[in-house]
Amino acid sequence: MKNTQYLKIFKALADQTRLNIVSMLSIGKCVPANCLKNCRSSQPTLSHHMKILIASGLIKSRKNATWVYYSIDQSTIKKTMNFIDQLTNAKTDHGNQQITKVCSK
Amino acid sequence: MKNTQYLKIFKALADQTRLNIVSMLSIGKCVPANCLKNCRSSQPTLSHHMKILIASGLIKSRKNATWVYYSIDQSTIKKTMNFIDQLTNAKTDHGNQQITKVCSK
DNA sequence: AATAAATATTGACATTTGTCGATATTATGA
DNA sequence: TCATAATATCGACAAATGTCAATATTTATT
Repeated sequence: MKNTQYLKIFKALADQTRLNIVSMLSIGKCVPANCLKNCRSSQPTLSHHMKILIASGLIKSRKNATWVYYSIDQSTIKKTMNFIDQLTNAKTDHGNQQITKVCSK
Repeated sequence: MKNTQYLKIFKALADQTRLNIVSMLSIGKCVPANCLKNCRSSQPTLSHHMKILIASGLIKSRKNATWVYYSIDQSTIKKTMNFIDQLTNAKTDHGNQQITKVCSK
């Protein structure tokens, strides 16, 4: 997975409303009756957020009649975890080397 | 760790420049001589990004003389991974329950 | 075909965010 | 103490983003 895709994923998670949506999807609480009530967003806004989440690959959609069903894409979640994990592993490999100075012009 | 802190973390990672900085910190390539050259940002911009990364808890700073040394905070990385991991675990626990409909007003 | 329901798209707007130049602050060394 | 180097802060600005009302699209039902 390319670096730009991980950027999309983090951007997708960098919004309180979308974080709520993903969280609700993960525990199955975003059922039809209370989804909008929980999200406290208008229908167009919610649709917009779903589009971003799908473009990131974090969630999948399935259409049935006039309804769209969403679910978390586990493979993307795992890839994202591995990506973050590298930041930890790399550190231990380099000991003190990772310490860095920010220098001016 | 509170939900708002994870939002800060994802916001911190939702920028290409900051993602580069974290990546450089992880492999120890952000050494004094080439840090700014790699970042391709002005000194005030870099300082601004560092402030955001520190506020998120992803990196720590240590001051020595006029220099500031940065390093990745492994505990935050691990907590973030666990947070994301919950999104996977929760799904398997609920079977098909997590499937969700987005309903209009 | 006509209506109704769920979702998507468009256009507009306000807020947030990334960026830089100029300047301030902090700490070192002559 | 004065000059210098590293970093931080300020003010301004453009671009990106979240939001909604209005409208369009899609699909099922009568």
